[in-house]
Amino acid sequence: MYYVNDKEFNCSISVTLDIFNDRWKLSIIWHLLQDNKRFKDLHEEISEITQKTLTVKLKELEYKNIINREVFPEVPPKVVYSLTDAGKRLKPLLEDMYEWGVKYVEEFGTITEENMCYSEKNRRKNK
Amino acid sequence: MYYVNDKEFNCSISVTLDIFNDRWKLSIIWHLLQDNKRFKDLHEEISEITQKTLTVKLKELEYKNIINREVFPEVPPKVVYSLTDAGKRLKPLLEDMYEWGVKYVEEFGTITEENMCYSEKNRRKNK
DNA sequence: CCGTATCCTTAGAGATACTG
DNA sequence: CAGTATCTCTAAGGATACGG
Repeated sequence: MYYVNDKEFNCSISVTLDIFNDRWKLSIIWHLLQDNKRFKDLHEEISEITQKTLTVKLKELEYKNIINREVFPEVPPKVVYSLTDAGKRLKPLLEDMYEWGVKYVEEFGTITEENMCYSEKNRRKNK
Repeated sequence: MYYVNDKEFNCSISVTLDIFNDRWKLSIIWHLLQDNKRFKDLHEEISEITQKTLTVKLKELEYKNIINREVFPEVPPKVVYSLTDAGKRLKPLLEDMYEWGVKYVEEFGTITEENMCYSEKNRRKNK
């Protein structure tokens, strides 16, 4: 049995699945892997998320030691989010997710080049 | 832009995240990676899931071409679920999740050997 | 054994307005 | 800029009973 933050798990993978069982957290990590980001930047890049939900998810990730939150005492305020070591260790996992998605679309989807996100275009160029 | 099952995505990873953004699907895949399973077996092994939710999630996975459903015309009925090629390609991803969980628990959790799930005990032995 | 059919509860998430 | 504070709503999931 594993105990993490007062929760019980009987398998290591359950720990991971429990942390990332919502719609947003892995998406946030994906963007932070690219670079440290301000709240505003994340909000723009993950455009479908609301400000409130982003706030909640960032707090959860901070509480679980996956991201750092650094406040700069300026006016207007500046807050920068970055990955902890545990967060950085998610990189291979997310790259697997990316690669799996590429193959899945090849097999079951269709592609048009327009409106592709920035990082996606870069990835396709580097192939 | 990618189109899969009438949905739009601007990045390959969004496709993956969208499919697995619930609490159960990856857990089901994890168990099917070990072996093909009957409905009853999955229900026992993923003990916290309700019968209804398991039914729904299996249907979704079948619709998305990630698992196969094979019905044996017997009485009582027998239905066996297995992974498609797309499903099997999730193996490295899930093993990354497992490994990430191991490290995460080492860093932030505590462990007791009791009540560990079967596959977990095997994995620890083979180390 | 392998599901459906209902009914119900709740957390996640949206919309909008407001503050240090 | 980076959040709170409410208020509302929906859909995922739970509980239970029934059916081929």
